[in-house]
Amino acid sequence: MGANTEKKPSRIQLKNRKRIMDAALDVFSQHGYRGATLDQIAEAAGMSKPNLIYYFDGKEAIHVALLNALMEEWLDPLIEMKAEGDPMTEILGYVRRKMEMSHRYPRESRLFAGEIIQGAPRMKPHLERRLKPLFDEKCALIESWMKAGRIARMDPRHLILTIWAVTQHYADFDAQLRVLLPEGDGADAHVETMFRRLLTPEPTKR
Amino acid sequence: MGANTEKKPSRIQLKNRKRIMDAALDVFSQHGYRGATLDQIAEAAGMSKPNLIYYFDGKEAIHVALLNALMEEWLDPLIEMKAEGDPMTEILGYVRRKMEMSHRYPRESRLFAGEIIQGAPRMKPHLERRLKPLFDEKCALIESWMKAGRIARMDPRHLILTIWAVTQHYADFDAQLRVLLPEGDGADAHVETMFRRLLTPEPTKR
DNA sequence: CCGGTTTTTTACCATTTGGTAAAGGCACGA
DNA sequence: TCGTGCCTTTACCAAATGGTAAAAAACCGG
Repeated sequence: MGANTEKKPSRIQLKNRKRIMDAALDVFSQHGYRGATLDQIAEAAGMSKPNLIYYFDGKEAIHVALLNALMEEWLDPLIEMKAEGDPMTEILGYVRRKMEMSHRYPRESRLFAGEIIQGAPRMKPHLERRLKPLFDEKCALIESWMKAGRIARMDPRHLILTIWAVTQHYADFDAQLRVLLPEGDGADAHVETMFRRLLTPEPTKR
Repeated sequence: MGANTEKKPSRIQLKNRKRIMDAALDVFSQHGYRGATLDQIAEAAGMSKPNLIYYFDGKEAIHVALLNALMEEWLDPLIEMKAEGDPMTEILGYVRRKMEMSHRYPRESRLFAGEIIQGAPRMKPHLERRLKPLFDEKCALIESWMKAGRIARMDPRHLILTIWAVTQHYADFDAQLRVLLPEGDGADAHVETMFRRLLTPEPTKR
């Protein structure tokens, strides 16, 4: 019997599934879905290939499991941006959390990037069902802040996209960064300053 | 004899190599290096697999040829940013050219992104030899503009990286965009406005 | 239209790949 | 101690993959 039927997963199952997913994250994030092989994943996980198949129904199932886990984690920082707080603080806080995530989970970031670049074949449903509603909700929130004059006016959708663009870039293009900025960086400070300037309302003319 | 010895390439050679590279661009940009297969490329190019090998020495040779061609094209917009012009105009012109490129050559953009995400295994030399010097040169130029007070002060390296981040994002994350912005966009206008605000020097306090 | 050269096709091949079958191991309660 | 249910390994397999050999076809200047 497979391991994916809905029974209580044993301790060892949990442990091994985690081990597999961690190994798979390495391999998929580095080579993409098609470029990754079960043998690579098996070796990275320190177990035999048929053993992988014992825990997951196949290559695609592993990938899907990764994407599912990823999406939940990925939305968190945006969910945390709350209407109650000070707009500038909330948005900059979101930016900071997103940057932190890029640093802490570069593999996840690359996995996501790879999937989207390839046209999101396995993730489009997630995007539509989970990301889109959240995106719309937070756009509305930002818009209300703008209408209240508490931050500079702009298209909130493109504001969020720009935040994603910058934070993704610093995670995914690490190889390029290491060539261009051998010293390390100052990226976080730059990004925060940039968005602060961008969001500061211009003083009303008089 | 292979086709890569340095003789005059015949008309038909030029034509077929172009055909192959175009097909390979499709496939590599969608599946990454490892995920792409010669059969796919051959079919996309409308010729047999051994015929590919007749024109290129193998899978890797095709990929390398693509990356070489890409890098030249890719640097153009940045090269065009000249010291003689008005700083704001020059930088915004660069941003516009880069955005235009993202729209016109999405496959190239994705190919590049994929290669960098995978650690730039085949492109690091290019980055070091061609991109890095140009990057440093243009950073110095921007810095001189900033020191002259003609645009706002910031780390020029991160300014350029931010421009890349945003322009790449709009090309590479198209699948996500189509979910979140079903209407199309306003991306170009937003990006221009954003960088204009960012670069406008604050009025000197008095 | 001929002879040599370039290009294309056909027939293969060794390796890799995702996946299966089935036999062992292993823990653990009765 | 023995079974019983979970886990792991060994031995495979068919298809796909990158690539080759060599014959056949197309091209082209004379």
